[in-house]
Amino acid sequence: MVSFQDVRGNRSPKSFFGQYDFGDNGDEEWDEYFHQPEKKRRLSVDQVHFLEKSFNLENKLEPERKVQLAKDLGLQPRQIAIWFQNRRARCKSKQLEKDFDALQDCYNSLKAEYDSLQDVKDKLKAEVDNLTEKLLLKEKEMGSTESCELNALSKQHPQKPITDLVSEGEVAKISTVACNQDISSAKIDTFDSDSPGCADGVHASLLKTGDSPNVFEPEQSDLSHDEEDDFGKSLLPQHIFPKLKGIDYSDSPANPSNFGFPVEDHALWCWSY
DNA sequence: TTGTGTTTTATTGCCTCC
DNA sequence: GGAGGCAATAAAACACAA
Repeated sequence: MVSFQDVRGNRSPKSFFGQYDFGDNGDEEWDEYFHQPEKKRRLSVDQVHFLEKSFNLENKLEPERKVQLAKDLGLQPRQIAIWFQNRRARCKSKQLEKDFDALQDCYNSLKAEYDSLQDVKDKLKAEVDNLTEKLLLKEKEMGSTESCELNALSKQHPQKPITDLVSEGEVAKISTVACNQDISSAKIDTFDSDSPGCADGVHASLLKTGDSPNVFEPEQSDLSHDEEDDFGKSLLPQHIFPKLKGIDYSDSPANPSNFGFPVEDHALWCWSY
């Protein structure tokens, strides 16, 4: 156990209250000081040091220890108990502050990461829109027979993926009359990036058709597969890309534009204290 | 000197445990 | 039911700028 002698040396008990000046007739003032009714008295620096040492050893106070401390410091056991109680409260609030700071740091870094991903998402979306627009323009210019046939076919068999239709050789059977139909409305629906089927819909399928010199050939696309990868990487901050690659979308709605974060998750950024 | 904000000591009321 | 702990709060003591 800590002995108050260690802290105060061989000073007189009056030195507990070293911050007070008791003047020449110290004894009287000392007496008066101790018998002030209802007056709060601050503990001396030495007393506080001693109590701090004791608190650091054990922040709970058994009755025997309380009495011993009271004797050593010349205080009431009740004062010792109160001091420990208040000290525990201070300790707790400091700890709360620390925890708060740690959580805030965590929040800030997550927020930064989220913002960065949002930025990447916006850039990718802009690129998709841009490419879609180019595609539609070229399509209109060339009026490709194949694309018209595929378009007509997909309207006749909306339940079948176009790749299936192509592989079944049904394209040849289609009347070219269908080409006169308005293609733009179907295409716009098809390429609407907000629609759930955006990622695996006709756009991707058409890119696979391949052997005719039409606008869907990969060579004429602005993005080859490799380029797509590089494009994605170049947009992503270095520290984020490995994480992004590891994201499992299996549990999230088929909306890659959110990178696996449900939209409601932004509520995470709204913790209140 | 004084007004104001912060820290420290002490009280009160409620809760839990034995 | 009493002892002790805790949260909330009061109030004295203290620090400090204007």
